[in-house]
Amino acid sequence: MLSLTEENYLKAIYHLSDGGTKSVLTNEIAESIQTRPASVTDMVKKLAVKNLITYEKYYGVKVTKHGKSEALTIIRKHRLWETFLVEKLGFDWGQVHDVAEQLEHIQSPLLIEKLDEFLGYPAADPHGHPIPDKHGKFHVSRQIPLAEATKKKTVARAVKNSSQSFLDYLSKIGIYIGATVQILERMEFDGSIEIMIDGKKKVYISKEASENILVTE
Amino acid sequence: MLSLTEENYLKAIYHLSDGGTKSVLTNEIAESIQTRPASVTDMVKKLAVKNLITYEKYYGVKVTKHGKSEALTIIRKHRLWETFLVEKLGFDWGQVHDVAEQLEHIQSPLLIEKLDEFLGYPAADPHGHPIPDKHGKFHVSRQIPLAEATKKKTVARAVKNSSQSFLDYLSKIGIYIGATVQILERMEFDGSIEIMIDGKKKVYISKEASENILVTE
DNA sequence: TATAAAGTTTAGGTTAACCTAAAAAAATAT
DNA sequence: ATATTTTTTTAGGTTAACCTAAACTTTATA
Repeated sequence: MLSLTEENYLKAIYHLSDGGTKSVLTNEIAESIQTRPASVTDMVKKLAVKNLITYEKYYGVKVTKHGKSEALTIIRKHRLWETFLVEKLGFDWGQVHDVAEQLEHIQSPLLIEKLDEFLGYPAADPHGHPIPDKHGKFHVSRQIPLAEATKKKTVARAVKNSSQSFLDYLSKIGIYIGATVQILERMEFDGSIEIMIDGKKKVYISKEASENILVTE
Repeated sequence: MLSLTEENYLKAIYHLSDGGTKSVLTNEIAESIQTRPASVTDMVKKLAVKNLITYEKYYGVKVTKHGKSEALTIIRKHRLWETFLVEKLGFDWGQVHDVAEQLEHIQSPLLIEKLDEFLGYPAADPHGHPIPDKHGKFHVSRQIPLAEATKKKTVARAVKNSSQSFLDYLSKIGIYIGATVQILERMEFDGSIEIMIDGKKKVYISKEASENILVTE
């Protein structure tokens, strides 16, 4: 588990690297988190040992896959909390940042999932910044019926038909908003599909059902 | 401002002292926060310098007025967050403690006031522990029948008549334990009243019903 | 390409919060 | 009242995260 300080460094590095694309220099980090370059060097070594970044002396750091995923979790938490503060508690826009900066470090995966649900799975925070889902994915892509999806992993985002009976059916088979859904096989004769839910449960669903579940990549 | 650790010590001492009435020994503190007596001695000196407790070598500590007020703020935050987790996010009672333990250290007076408002100024958390108000006062105020309340906002606390039919009736019109209930108008001719529930729903209820709903201010 | 400037790292020090082991004080038992 | 046990404190050490100052690399300039 990461310390509060490690989380702050990682988040800063992730942002400075434009989402993990560029490498980031010591002085940039020092300035962005208001600390001294010597302190950055210390911390950067620690993060490299933990495999969150790669560090090449004098040439800066890059975030690893693992580091990116950790950074996205922190960003997700930050943006969900900002959304909560504005939408539920009636904070003004300008007041939320410092508080969200604290709240983003609360350690409880359950809390974040519940908060996400409570907020209705928002795609963006009050500033319009996209909120990564629990798998670290941004949802820029528009929603399509599961029936039209490829065999790549998708995430259930909404339902077309929101009748109680359909929702009951979905919860019975284990699909919920936010679940990972991957098509395994399509049946020629009736258009039904076999899917994998959250990487662990296989079920068959009818063509009709698959047309009423909206997913994003 | 207090560090996270100082807050935890202070809260533990406050609880062990039964709300500031008894003095507390080093070993009790050490056990309650799972640390070593030597560490407690260190911290206790620090807290004494900050005037949160008085410390007499070998004879334990007492919380000062200032310390009590700080402790109550932390307890207030803890209980408000627990209430939030259960009532709004649907946590089970047993799941909330560890998370609230983290959330209680978030520094933002505004956040706590807004949260309190959002929750409808609860007098007790889901365990029934009283929540101090922002001045550190507990509201022991006794329950009175809604029929006898003023036009100030009140909170439904209990029912006199707990027949199934009455409970069904209450849930049908939107009253539940913890709901904010405010009398808008009293009808002279039959004693029925118009009330506002949770600040958004207006309904009329009979005199008899209003005599069976117990509220606190 | 040598030299200066800018950026980075290393070396060594500080503070908060912990620890262990030994010393000291208080409480208890003989 | 003295000896033993329990409790508490002191002394000194560790770790994470910071710092300054000096040394070293890389980059820019003459």
